[in-house]
Amino acid sequence: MATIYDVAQRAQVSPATVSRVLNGRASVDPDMVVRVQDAVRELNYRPNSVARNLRRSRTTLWTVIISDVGNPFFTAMVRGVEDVAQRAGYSVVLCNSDEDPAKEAQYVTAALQDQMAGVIISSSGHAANVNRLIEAGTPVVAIDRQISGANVDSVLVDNEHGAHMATAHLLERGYRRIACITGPRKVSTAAQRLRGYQQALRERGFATSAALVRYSDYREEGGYAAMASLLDAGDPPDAVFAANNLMTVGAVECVVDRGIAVPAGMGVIGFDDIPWAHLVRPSLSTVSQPTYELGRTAAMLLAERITEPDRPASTVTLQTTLKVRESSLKP
Amino acid sequence: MATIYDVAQRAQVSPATVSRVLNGRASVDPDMVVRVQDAVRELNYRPNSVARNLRRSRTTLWTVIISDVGNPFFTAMVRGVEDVAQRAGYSVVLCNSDEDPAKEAQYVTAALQDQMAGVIISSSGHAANVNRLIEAGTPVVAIDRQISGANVDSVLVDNEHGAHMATAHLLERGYRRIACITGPRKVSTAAQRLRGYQQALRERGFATSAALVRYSDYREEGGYAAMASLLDAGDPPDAVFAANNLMTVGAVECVVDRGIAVPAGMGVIGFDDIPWAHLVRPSLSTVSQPTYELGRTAAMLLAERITEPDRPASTVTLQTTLKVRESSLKP
DNA sequence: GTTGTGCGAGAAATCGATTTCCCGCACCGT
DNA sequence: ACGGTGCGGGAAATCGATTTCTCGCACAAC
Repeated sequence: MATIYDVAQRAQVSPATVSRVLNGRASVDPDMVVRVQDAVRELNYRPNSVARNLRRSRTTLWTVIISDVGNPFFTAMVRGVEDVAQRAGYSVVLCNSDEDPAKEAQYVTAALQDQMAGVIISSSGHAANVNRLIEAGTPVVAIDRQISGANVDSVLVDNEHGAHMATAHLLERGYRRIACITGPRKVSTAAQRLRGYQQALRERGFATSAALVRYSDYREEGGYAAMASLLDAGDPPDAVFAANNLMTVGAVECVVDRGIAVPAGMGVIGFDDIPWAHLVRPSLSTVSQPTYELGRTAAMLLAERITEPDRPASTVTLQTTLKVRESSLKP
Repeated sequence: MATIYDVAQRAQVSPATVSRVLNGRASVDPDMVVRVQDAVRELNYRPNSVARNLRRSRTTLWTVIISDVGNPFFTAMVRGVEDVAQRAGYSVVLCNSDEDPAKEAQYVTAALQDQMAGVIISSSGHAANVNRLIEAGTPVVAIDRQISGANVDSVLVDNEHGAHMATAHLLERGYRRIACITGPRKVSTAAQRLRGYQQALRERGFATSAALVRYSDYREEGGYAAMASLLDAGDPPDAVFAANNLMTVGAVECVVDRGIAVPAGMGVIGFDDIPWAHLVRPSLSTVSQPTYELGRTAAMLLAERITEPDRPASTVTLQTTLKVRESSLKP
């Protein structure tokens, strides 16, 4: 691989001038510009970005920390991030935390060592990791999940409102004993969606009961197990609100396995879509999130923060949409 | 951020010794080792990996180039890659080529400039990109798609055999006019799956006809359009084999929109699963691929090639499984 | 006792770009 | 004509680690 010195030699100029030409920083004799450009072309020269990064002490990489690449919610989000990143000249390093704060901490350490230009994180709950980044001056954006105790740009959806809509919808359709399968206790979205569910019940004069709530893990198997536990308890529910897409699928599988009809015997509604929700029978009612937009917005926020590190942190909240399909329509 | 010089100063040794201690390269006085370790802890020192990478002229990053993060096939694969990469101390940079050779070339250029430790690529067809990497000495593994004209480690599935099984199965179930929706002409998997389909027909004495073949784009919309085109042509098929998961979904949607019953009016089988294939009604018959394993294998191959750059290229072919569900069962 | 051998550790070179610093030349004003 | 100003461009410092080179000391062998 040719270096900047090779180019300089061939163009009969100094390396400094080659650098100036390539970065268009200062005015250079047009004659030399041509000589340099010719030499670059002839040698097929590409600057070594590692060396550049060292000197500039920043890279053109973003770290995106999510909990599960297998979840289409996150991949749609990542696609949004990527599209913006690429246009702005950044590449994206994808990291799976599996909801494990230790793994998350590892990736944060790596981001620091590697001098990542920025981090977009869907945090598993601990503010400490994010604060390390902020202290080191690394631009950060929280996506999907709020981080209490950290002053950071955030892109969220209105989880309470979405959960409220879903629960209210089930009540309106005549379901009376509505359960909620929510996510891990430490995760902000789990708490918010649970709260939206509880508020909807209370507002309409229904009691909330811990017996109808399960904390699970945002995974398909977790949803299945939580549903099974609800069905096995005395006085089972007649409908369920599951706080994410994979748990909804798990819950439905469990219900089907038990031979209970959806939506007649059990109403089901989930937070966040699954792909091909309309092909599933019965088709799944969901609270739909603007996933791609979530990623795009976070990426734009990050790009802005990189160029203007000192502006105050802002929070963008996007809205959800209720998608009523068959699984929540009590006959 | 503390540097190696700060550590050296505090431990009263030279930077060279600090480096030796941290990398365990040579024997160092145990006394000094302790002093260095203490200093590292006290200063919370983390080596700057950009500087290290420059000196060593290699990084700990892998580039994974796929055509679509939105496709669960690729994300499952990526998960396999990631799990191995992380264990081996590498991070993964995910790149979407969108089947566009130009975008792919861009990412290859970036991989070269950034001195990526290795590349795993599901190529959109042109060998030129891969050859640039090989010439530069960057370890490469081709995944999912073969690259003719490049001598490179590859992890593939037996596409012909899978397509053959699918087609033979449709014939056995009594379908007689079987169409094939395959992928882009330049993509190896598209050609191979088409060939498997054709062979199965010929072996059983059926004619193959260009009128029953559509080349599409491996996307949902493409599958829909191709199916529509097949239905609109004179003498429509009574069954269809779609060469990937998303096109299968598109094809089914089209069939449903036209009010044709699956599997009575139209048998459907697809290559590669979609998640929750069993929840879709009718549930989709598929040729199932070991996606996660595909990724794992490619990653292990890459790791091996990095440590042993000179060993001959090997090709691993994994097998597919026929998953018969409802969509291909002619009553 | 002297020369040879080996090893531990510091000084300095190195990776390849960017950026600062400074010099020399041209042009302008007085 | 001479001093001041501006600017283009080269030399060298710089980023922070690794690695080579070299030196000095200790111990062994003859």
